[in-house]
Amino acid sequence: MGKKEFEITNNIRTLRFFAGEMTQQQLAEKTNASRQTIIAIEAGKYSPSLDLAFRIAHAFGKPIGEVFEYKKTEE
Amino acid sequence: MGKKEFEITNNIRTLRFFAGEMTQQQLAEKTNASRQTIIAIEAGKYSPSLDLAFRIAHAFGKPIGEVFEYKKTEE
DNA sequence: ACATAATGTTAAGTCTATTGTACATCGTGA
DNA sequence: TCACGATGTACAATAGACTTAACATTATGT
Repeated sequence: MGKKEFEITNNIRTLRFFAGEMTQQQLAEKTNASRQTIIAIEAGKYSPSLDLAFRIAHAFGKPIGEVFEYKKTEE
Repeated sequence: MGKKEFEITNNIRTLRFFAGEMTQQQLAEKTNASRQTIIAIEAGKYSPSLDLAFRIAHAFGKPIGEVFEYKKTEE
């Protein structure tokens, strides 16, 4: 039971930076999620529901595909 | 308490049609999900995980934003 | 009429995302 | 030094996604 062929990555950290150092706390409020959830997702501990993924993308004014990416695992 | 301001819609039915009448069963197999899950999502009973959403988009060869849309609820 | 394929429904159980709470660390400024 | 804001971790509890299994409906082909 091996590795998965695809993995989901995100650019939340970068996007927070370019959004004027938006805080995890602020992102949590904007997306109506808890701070712990934002931390876990940003760190890649698990991937969000589609609903939350859209709310996060919306908070940054970006299409969802620019915040989360689905690609073949390498290495 | 009240209606949600945004809702998630999907174009799965249309995409199955344009994919040569792809069956729900076939889509389930391609995405490694159960048939019931595909039915429920296509019918909008609940929204999928981001992971499954990506797998569905991948099955159609479309970007995720073309399969699922996030928009203001009207009416 | 009979069989079959596709779709839909329901129920019980499992797994994972999400939450609230609490505490710990680190860097900055007074 | 002390206080504070931002980040991170751990844990128990809840909610929702997902599964398997069983059965019902509809349309199509023979």
